[in-house]
Amino acid sequence: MKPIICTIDIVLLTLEPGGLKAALLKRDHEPHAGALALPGGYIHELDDPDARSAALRVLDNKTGIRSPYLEQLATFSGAARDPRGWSISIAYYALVSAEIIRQSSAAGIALTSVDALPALPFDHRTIIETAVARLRSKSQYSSLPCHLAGAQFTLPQLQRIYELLMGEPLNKVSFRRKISEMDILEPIEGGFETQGAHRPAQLYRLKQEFREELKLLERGL
Amino acid sequence: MKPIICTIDIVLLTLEPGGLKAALLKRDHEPHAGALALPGGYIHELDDPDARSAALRVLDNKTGIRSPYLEQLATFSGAARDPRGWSISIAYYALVSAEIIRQSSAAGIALTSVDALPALPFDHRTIIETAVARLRSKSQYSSLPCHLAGAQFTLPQLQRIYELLMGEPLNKVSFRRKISEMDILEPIEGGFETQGAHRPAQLYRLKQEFREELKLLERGL
DNA sequence: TGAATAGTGTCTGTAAGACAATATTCC
DNA sequence: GGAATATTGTCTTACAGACACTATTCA
Repeated sequence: MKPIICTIDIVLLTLEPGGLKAALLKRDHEPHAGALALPGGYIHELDDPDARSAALRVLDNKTGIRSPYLEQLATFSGAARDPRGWSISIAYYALVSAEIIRQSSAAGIALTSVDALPALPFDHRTIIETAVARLRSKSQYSSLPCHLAGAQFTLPQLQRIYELLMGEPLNKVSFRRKISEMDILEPIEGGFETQGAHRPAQLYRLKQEFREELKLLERGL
Repeated sequence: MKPIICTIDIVLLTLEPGGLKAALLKRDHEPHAGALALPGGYIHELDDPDARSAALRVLDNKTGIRSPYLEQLATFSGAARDPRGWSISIAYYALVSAEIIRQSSAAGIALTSVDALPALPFDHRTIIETAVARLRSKSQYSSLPCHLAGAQFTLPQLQRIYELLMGEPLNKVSFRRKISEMDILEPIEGGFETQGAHRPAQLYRLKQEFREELKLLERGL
């Protein structure tokens, strides 16, 4: 009997002025060669100690991105999703700042608005939609959105990110209270960002211990 | 090259007076034949349209349980977890009432307290701990615990379930306010349960539309 | 000085928790 | 009636959101 096809797919998300984007790449091989699709690939039994390592390898190979926030999303499987046969895709999602994408080595990254996805091969649309739903859901009560913000950022910038993900304006005082009680940020000494004729904003960075782990809030927002 | 081993494991959870229990079965085959382990099995490419169907088939075959609340947990993988080779286990968790377990056809179900797990083969301890953490986490802000409560139950019973999962006493008035605003229960006309010399409690059941889907709360508890 | 946004203090309304009163059963 | 638990009403407290005031920059 044909063995089950075991693959990894990565939903690489970033935030641009226009909104949330997913990275798509032109497929090199059949099936669907030439079509835009999620970065993905086979699990290499000899190189990959586990699926997470495979995900990091695939992401690095396809985009040159090395240490993103990366989390397992879900596993998509079945006889119907791939014409080659019964297949498993262990899907991960990665969050990076727009800056990281710009610096990435891959020339062919197509950043596509997640609200206007083109037709995609396999069940990649479902996978992206699942990732976006997960991100939006976790934005309600965790530090997850910080990973879209880059190495340093101001509180107003961070609030705009949360607002974009949650789809509603947030109260400034409440937002700052929450972020403050999460205790995930540290101010950058003497770091300020001026964006025009007004008071400059303090720059912050994620505390080391929250670069990989999330902080969850008891009560959301 | 040897193909990747593709399996399903089920964390079947139920609530007994002593606390939260996971169902373990004696393994029929090597490796670890005779040891207690999670119900699991290979994906059958010919019989199973997808992993969820495989999970339902495995659970039914091993325990006779047919339509539990079932949700994908995570996928565990790697070269090291199974002596036979590089393996994938797509893990699901199922929640059923103690009554369902009692009625199940399988004779050999060992209900083991999740707080005192024995040594287990593979990474089954990790899988169970992940499932329990997921259940406890989702108990904070969803209708998930209702699936441990059986076909009909009183509000005091449901509150005790939530309290057991969350590990803290809950305010009665708040709990009822929350459950009421979730709007997931319907009273059973004329259904009351008396448990002694006191006022009997109204019996409720989950509304049909929440038997498979969860209801999430904006603000937890 | 005025415009613009950052950051903070304070008030108010809402919602969660404490307390307690009432309801219903069995003995 | 008394004990026990269910159910509901109400008060208090804590927290989220509204509002507004101060801070700092550039033109």
